[in-house]
Amino acid sequence: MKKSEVTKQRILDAAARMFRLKGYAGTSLNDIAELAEVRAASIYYHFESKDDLLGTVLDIGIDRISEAVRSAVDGLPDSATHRQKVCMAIETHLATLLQHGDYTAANIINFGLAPEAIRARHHDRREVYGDYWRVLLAAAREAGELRASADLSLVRLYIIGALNWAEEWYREEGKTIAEMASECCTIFFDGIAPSAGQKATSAT
Amino acid sequence: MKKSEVTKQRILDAAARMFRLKGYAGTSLNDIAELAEVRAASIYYHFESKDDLLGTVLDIGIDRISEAVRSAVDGLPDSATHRQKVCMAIETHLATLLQHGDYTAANIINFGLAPEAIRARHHDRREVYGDYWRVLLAAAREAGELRASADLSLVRLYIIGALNWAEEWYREEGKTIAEMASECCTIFFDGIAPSAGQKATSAT
Amino acid sequence: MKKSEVTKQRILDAAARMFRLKGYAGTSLNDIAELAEVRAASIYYHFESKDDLLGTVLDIGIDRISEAVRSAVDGLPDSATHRQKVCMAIETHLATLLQHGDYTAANIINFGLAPEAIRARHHDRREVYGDYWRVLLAAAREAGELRASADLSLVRLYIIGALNWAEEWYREEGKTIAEMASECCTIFFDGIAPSAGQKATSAT
Amino acid sequence: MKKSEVTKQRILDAAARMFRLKGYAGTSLNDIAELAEVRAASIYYHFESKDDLLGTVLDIGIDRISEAVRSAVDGLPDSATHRQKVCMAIETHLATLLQHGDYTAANIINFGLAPEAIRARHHDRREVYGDYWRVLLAAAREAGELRASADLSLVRLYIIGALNWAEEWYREEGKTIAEMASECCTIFFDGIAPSAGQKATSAT
DNA sequence: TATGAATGAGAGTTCATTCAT
DNA sequence: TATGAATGAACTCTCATTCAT
Repeated sequence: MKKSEVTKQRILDAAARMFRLKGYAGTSLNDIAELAEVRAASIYYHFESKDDLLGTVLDIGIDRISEAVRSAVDGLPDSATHRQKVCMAIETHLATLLQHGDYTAANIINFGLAPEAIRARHHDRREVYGDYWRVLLAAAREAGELRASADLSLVRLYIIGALNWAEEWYREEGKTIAEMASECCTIFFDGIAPSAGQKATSAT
Repeated sequence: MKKSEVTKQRILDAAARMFRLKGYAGTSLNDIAELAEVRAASIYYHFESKDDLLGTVLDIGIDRISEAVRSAVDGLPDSATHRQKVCMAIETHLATLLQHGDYTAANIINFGLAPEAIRARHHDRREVYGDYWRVLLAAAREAGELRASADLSLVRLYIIGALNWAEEWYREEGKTIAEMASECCTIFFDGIAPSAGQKATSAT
Repeated sequence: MKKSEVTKQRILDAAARMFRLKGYAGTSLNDIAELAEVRAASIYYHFESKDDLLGTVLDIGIDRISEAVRSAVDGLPDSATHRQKVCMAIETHLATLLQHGDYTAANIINFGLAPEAIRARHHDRREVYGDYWRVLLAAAREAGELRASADLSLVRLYIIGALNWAEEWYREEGKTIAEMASECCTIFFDGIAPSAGQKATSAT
Repeated sequence: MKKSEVTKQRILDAAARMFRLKGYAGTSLNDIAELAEVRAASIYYHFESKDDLLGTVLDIGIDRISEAVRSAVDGLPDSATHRQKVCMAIETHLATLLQHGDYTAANIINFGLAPEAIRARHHDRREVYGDYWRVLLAAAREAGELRASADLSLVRLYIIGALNWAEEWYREEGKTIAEMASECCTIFFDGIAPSAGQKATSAT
């Protein structure tokens, strides 16, 4: 029973990686089997179908990032500001996506093109993660740490979009993930326009 | 000769739409042929291969958004500020992507998973569009309209990411594209933190 | 009308060469069209079908070798022996096949695998050439220049086979065609066993 | 494991027969599948490609005739003359080709037109069989059983050609293979010219 | 006289899936 | 628990052929 679990895990890991690298439609069960060092037929002992595999990978992808973000934010001291919380969420989302994040990356890449049945099955989990961000941002606004006029839905979607896109361009040689996350926070919270102080200075 | 061009265009349009909806690997030539109202074999009279079709769609996708953004920005009066220029670029990018934007959307969705040969062929065009944004932002900073400390590469990538992600969530029922673009500008330029004035007020 | 003939000839030449190089089934009309510098559709102005092309090439192949052999033998002086005639036939058959012999070579290579309809249409011409050899050999025997016990049918088939196989192995670097033909005559007429004289000598 | 081998053999036999009858390019995998009583897709469980199938058939074709000839010659008593050995080789080559010789016949028919990759892969095996004949003839000459002046390369090629061509014309109704082989030996060793004795006689 | 445009049929090949073992 | 063997369906692509021009 233990052995079975190990094999299943290997197949799942292989699937996540291949789905990330070549996309769902572009990945064959043989690709996965090869990487997992089993025969393609064996996959059917552990999973019902290729769709099922995708569904499972997508679920894990969201669960993983969701839990990571949640526990990172929860780990902050009570004295943390809401901005600190949001920034921690940003950093953790980014880190989870870019480091050993086959499941999460596979999720982001493949959700949009997944077969309808899989999307439906997976939809709720996605909502839950979205809700977590909604609450996070709403609390920040309530505490006066966010501009009252901000459309929180758009804020959330733009932040998530900015972060998810990193999967497309991130290369390890440049800035660290922490630096990129920090810069992201500054941009989203303070904007890229010169600050009042700066403006004054440069105007002088 | 005119007839041929019309058919070729129909095939290309169909390919762009299908690649957007189902992804490159998930789209069969029959899907495209059906939508274009030709037989699958006829596609080969106009294109060398499915790969060739993808390459052409990707190229057009970038060309289209690139030209749209460029001419929109160029259309601004000389008196326009750099912020207005960037905001115009944001709005046009978003509008091109979300309205009749099969080519552009197909580009965004499929570039990451495209066969290596096609990516290579397409790479330069992408760079050119990226360069346009680089120049746009650099000019803004030089004019003192952007915080000197901002990492322009990251700013660019976060903005583009935020916009491209809209393809995933945009539904026509909500805010207009112009409103979404305007909000995006405000967020990126002024940030979501309460402004000095607001802060003072709420602090009082 | 002259121009048409020229084009038709170009197509035919191209067909003969391609059928020789890649075989009938392995040659596409496009291969032929390309070599003939026309479009594939144009072939149908001059020929009814690919089969028709093959039939024509096969016919010409036999006609060409048949006429060449015939006129070479006829060109011999009246004083020529039958052995000289057969040898001339051998040399001419070999030369026709190996030099600019696309039609003849195409014939040899493709007759065996040609569609039944084409074989039937072509069959008689082949027989005529075979008959020429039959007569040639029969006359030789009648004149006492061939062993009476020889099975002329087998002799003919073995000679033709030996010569036709040259298409498979002949390379220009080695012996000349004339030398190869001469050796062939010696082998078939005198055999490879040591002659009486030689034998005697070596026995001594 | 046994079952697989049986199926593979059936596919191979079917391929050899079809390649012999219709040539490589003229044979479809469906033709082979039908004859082998499997589905076309199943062929790919046992072989990598149609090319692979051809390569295997060609290899077997040479191996089969090579082994047959070798063991037939080796089976002769020590007292056998070289002429007897060569004649045994001739008879065995002919018999292998004409009786149940799908593999060997397929080899002869298709080698010349096979895809370059397959020819390259197969080339060495062919050489080995050619070498066997080279040695056989060289030994005969050394022993004084062959005219010293004979070009052994040409002798070999003419003999092989004469025999291989039999595939094109042989019909079961005529002479037996043994008779045909015997006649072939006589022709090649003693020639078709009247012998000295005969000549004298007939001249009288 | 020749071809641009299109296509039906069929090619080789891949792939998700099944099932007996 | 895993796989060898097989296959139906579908895929990309090629090809001989047609027909209006």
